[in-house]
Amino acid sequence: MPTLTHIARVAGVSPAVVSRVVNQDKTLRISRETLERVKRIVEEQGYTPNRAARALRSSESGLIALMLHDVSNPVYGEIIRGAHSAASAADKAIVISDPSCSQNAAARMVNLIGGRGIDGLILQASQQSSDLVLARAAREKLPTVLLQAELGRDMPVIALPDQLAAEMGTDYLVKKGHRKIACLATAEHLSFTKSRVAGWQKVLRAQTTDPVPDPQNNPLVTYSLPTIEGGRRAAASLLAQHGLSSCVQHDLSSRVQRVGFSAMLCCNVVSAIGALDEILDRNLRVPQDIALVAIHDIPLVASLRVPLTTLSMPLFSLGQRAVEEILNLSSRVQHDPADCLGPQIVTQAPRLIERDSS
Amino acid sequence: MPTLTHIARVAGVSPAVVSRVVNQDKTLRISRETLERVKRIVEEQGYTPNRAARALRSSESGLIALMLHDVSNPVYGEIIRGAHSAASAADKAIVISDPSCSQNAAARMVNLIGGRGIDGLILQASQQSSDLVLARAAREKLPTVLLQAELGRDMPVIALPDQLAAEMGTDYLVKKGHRKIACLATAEHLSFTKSRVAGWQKVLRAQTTDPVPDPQNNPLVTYSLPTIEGGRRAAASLLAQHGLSSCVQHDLSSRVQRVGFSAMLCCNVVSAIGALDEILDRNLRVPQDIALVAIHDIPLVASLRVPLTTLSMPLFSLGQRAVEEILNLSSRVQHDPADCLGPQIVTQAPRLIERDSS
DNA sequence: GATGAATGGTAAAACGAATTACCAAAAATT
DNA sequence: AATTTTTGGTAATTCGTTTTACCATTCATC
Repeated sequence: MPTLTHIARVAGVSPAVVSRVVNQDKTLRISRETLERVKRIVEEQGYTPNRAARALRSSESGLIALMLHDVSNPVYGEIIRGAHSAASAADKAIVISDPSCSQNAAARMVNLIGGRGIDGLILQASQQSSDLVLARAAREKLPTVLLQAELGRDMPVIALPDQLAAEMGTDYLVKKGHRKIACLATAEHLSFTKSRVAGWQKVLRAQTTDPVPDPQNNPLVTYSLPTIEGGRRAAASLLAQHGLSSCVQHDLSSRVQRVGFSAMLCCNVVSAIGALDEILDRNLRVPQDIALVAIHDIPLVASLRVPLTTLSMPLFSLGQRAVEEILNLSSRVQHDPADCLGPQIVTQAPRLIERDSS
Repeated sequence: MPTLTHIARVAGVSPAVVSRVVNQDKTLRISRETLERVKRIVEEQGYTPNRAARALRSSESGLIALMLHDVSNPVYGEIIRGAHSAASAADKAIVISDPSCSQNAAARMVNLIGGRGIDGLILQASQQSSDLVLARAAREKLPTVLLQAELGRDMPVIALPDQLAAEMGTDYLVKKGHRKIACLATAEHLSFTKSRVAGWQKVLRAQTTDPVPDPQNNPLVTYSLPTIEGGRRAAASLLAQHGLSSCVQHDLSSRVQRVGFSAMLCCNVVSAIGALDEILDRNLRVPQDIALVAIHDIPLVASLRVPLTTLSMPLFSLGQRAVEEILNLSSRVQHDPADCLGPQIVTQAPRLIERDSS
């Protein structure tokens, strides 16, 4: 376990020289031979600076925390990959945290922040306990980026082009001839849900002369968890509200008349899978009776009973950009308040992937 | 940003007292009133020990590295959850690394290890570059656990009951009346693939009097990547080798005669999805023409064209056990070589989840 | 009144690197 | 020859904890 001092002794120089050589200090004037000798010995001994000592001295840990709702969700998995990729490029590591698989995850994150164990925090905000984390981060002036979060907080937010995705999906369905389009949304209080519902509503308003009711009590919107079961229940609820009993006879004409909508925009691909299950299980046909478009793309959807048409979102970029923004904030000596307001939308547009469900 | 010294000054005691109070040093004799005062001030000021300083002094970072092939794979995601859960319980954090989304991930891990930035390493070994990482870990005597790895290395290995899962799956198919059962395996050189193939072979040998050829050149075994596309190609190859052209007429009797097997054990659920696609696209029926059983369970498989029968593996436990083993190794002052030999199999048995594909 | 033990702490040395300020000696300039 | 500048470095402080060894008092005991 060689240390700076050890290397210095072997090389016959002072520790300061070794440190400055390793850190490539440009202000260090040194003879070429000494430089080569130090470099060689560092190499020979396989010297690696001790991270704790370096962190203590420079107050930089080289770590960025990434706190997600569910790290095993393949949709969010892409965020991890993006973050990891950008972090690696900047010689940082990612430490993950997931409140869903450990009750004290939030408390531990507060400790990590308080002990300055991380250089930045990327947080997918949720109601539960993330307030404590955010409060501590603010207190410690820790560079923090919120993912797909509510606005109004005094922190940088990186979002996806949520409204655009919803608009593209709805617009696509309208162009396919659909006039009554339901919206299967995710958790109501989350900002990105609002954006997607807004996008759906905007397109509908432009296309139809019928008055579109508020999303608040619009019978064409349902909110559910982004799970298969949640999607299934939400679809069941929509179908029931629009005159379909749970057991439909296979009579096409009556069926089509009784369903109050002919297409559905699913705000999350996982709930879309549940919705598809529910619809097919009721002997309705996709896309003939009900067409489906889902936001987010995962390879698996091509193998479903009806391959889903999706809007692929730049999740990898989201993770990358979040890390880049953390690095950006860290390098700024004084945090410019102007940077902390309003979402920074990942500019890359969603990509429509057309499959059989529409 | 309060420090130990700062708290000590406010409380009118020496830093040593504060440190020993915070760390609950039992050998510290102190008056009740001083104890209360120190505790109160620590609380009031929201003091959290600086992690870097603590790490430097105690040479423990509180971090465990988890290096996986693909963090966004839902199968591996469960490993992350398990690891995170066990780590949180022991007040440790998980830092992830994924060579598949950053070329220099291995190099960065070597640095992390060399700088003693982590207290332990959990590695899903692969051929590529993980040797460098392992070499450095060994050199630094870093507690290391290999996940589902080749044996023979002088390191603790935690595996899954791979052979048992394959046996259960094959046995189940045999009991369903199948006699010719193909095996769709994953990367050939990996230890867990060998275990699964061995399990499959063992059951077949017990059930049939026909000589079962070596897996090396057994026409009933195919190796492929654990991806949808890999599974698709592997299935295509198996079908082709057994007399099926890529475009089969819908003639049941000839079809059944010409296919050399009536069931398939898929060693990975993701490749099973590809295999299912390929089989169905050739107008073969599942399970009537070919039955399918896959190892690993993810919720999505219930929504496929034919819901897959799977063997659910205790991946969460795998992650948990790996972390526990790291903690175990860390607490042992002298590494007992006896612990480092042979795999420690996660004892929890696979669970057969019967769906429509068999 | 001397001795020993308990009480309630403290002093100081690590841990390993980074950084600022400084300094000899040699070389160049005046 | 005297001064300045450059070359090639070094000394010493600091970061915030942990930990070992030690020490004044006070109290009880003989």
